[in-house]
Order: sequence, then C-alpha cells, then structure tokens
Amino acid sequence: MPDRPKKSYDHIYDIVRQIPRGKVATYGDVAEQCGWINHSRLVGYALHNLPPNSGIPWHRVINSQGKISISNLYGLADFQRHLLAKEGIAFTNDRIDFTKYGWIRRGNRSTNHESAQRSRWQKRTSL
DNA sequence: GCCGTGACAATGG
DNA sequence: ACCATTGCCACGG
Repeated sequence: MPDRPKKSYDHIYDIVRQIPRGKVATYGDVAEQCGWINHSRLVGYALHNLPPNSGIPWHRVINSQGKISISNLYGLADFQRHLLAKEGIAFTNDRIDFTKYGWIRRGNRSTNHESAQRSRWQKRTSL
C-alpha cells in the first residue's frame, strides 16, 4: 500500500530533510511546518529516536536561542557544531544568527531580547 | 490504557 | 547571562 500509517515522526523527518544546506531551523519552526504549533518537544523527541544513518540533516535543527540544545555526552554537541561549521554556519557569541542562516525565521526574534522584555513589562503593568 | 520521558519554548527571578 | 518552572503531547514500556 502506497500510503500507510505514516507515523507522525515521518512527517517531521520530511520537513527536516527540506532544510537547505547552509540554513538552520528551530525545533519550533519544524513543528510549525508539520502543522503543529507549540509542539517543539515532539520534534526533539523524534530526532532523538532518529536512526544513525538516516541521512536526515538533524544538525540543522537548533533551539530558539540559536544554540545547540543537546548535551555533549558522547561529544554529540561538538559533532553538531562541526557539521554546521562545515556548511559555513558560524557561531557569533556562541549562537547562530538567524538573520543570516535562518531557514524560515527572518530575524526579529533572535538576540532581540528587547521585545521579550517589553512583553514582560506589558504583562506586569496590565495585571 | 495510564505514566514517565524528552535534542523545546516562554516566562520569572 | 543562568537556573527553575510550567505547558505542550506523541511514543514506548
């Protein structure tokens, strides 16, 4: 049968496969592309279960802070950094600049902690 | 079929 | 900038 019970994770893998070389996306972005909003954890879980030789560019997925989120046990984080560097993606102050390398996200959110502070302020004053 | 897990994200301190 | 807490929910045991 052509279409089968595609596990939900397969959908995630399809999205990740579409991230072009030299670009990065956040877990949240991938989730959104899958039609899930606010389900970024599932993306992380899916990638966690990823088989070793899947050919899926898992290293192009990072967290919203522009950093590598996985632990460096087994040197996995270092490995990811290496793969990214190989594609020309550089870290600036220990983070990836979404304005340069973001696949979907264009740039307002990263390093722009002002908006985060503003919304926090608005919340406080309105409460 | 319930429960713990998790490579996240947003908020608070 | 860093740490803790909370919300989110599919998957496996």
